[in-house]
Amino acid sequence: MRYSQQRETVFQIVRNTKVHPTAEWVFEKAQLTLPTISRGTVYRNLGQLEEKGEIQSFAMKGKIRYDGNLDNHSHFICRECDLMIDIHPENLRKNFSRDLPENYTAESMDLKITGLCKKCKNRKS
Amino acid sequence: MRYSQQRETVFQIVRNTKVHPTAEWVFEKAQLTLPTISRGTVYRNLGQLEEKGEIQSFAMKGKIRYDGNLDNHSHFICRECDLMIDIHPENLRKNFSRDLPENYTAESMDLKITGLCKKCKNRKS
DNA sequence: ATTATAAATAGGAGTCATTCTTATTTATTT
DNA sequence: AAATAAATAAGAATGACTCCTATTTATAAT
Repeated sequence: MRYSQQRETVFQIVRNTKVHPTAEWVFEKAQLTLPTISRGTVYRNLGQLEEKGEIQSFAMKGKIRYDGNLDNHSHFICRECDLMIDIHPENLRKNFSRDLPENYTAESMDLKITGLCKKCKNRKS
Repeated sequence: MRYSQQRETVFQIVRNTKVHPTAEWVFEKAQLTLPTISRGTVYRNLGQLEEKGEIQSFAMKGKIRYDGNLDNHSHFICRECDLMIDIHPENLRKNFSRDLPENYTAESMDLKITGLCKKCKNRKS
């Protein structure tokens, strides 16, 4: 993979924010330093960076969110304003609500486990 | 809310499958009994049924998935074929992988907690 | 039972996030 | 400095979903 200023910019933007941004948010930030950058470039580079394992992504309310924090962690999401904050795994082992920051209320939770099912595992061997 | 054959059909389809279907899947099933049903009707009724609390939904890989099982439960998702199976909460309290069905491998997990953040909670009172 | 009504529908246009296409630019190699 | 292949900019295409409107239909009122 060849160096490009665009990819480096996109990477730094995702690495240096805690907002779990959408592609559009990254695009707008990138335009501040590279006024002619295009959406396609942002989308392509976000995809490539994820493939290389340098950033992570997940879906929320029909949009993809990116995350430059590669440590294993989960998220608290406010259902009104979409604020997301990181929850560190050691806290999850204890009571859920008790370990959210002061004054955050957990109303529902869903653990998403990803891996391989029996059929796909056998297909591999 | 007035009765309609379309809404009843959509509801029965979601209730009687374990595949965690997309709206398109429900639309195709519905067409088998109601050939002139439109996508808009399926989307609208899925939304209304969710609002009434008769079905649930969540996002996966940029698509909304519906679930007729209202019991609190989580999901195992195969990253290759998108197979989803229900994981019952009593099993989650124990070791994660040990309580997946025989031969399913958990590679990563993300707990999504939804609720209210401090700011939105204060805005309410 | 007929009529009046408002809710629900079918069909299709519109929207928005994302992907794809192509001519051009640019990092790297020769 | 020229050759190359990767990356880009710009915008068209796609696909999931939402919105619009004329028509149909479940239910209420007569």
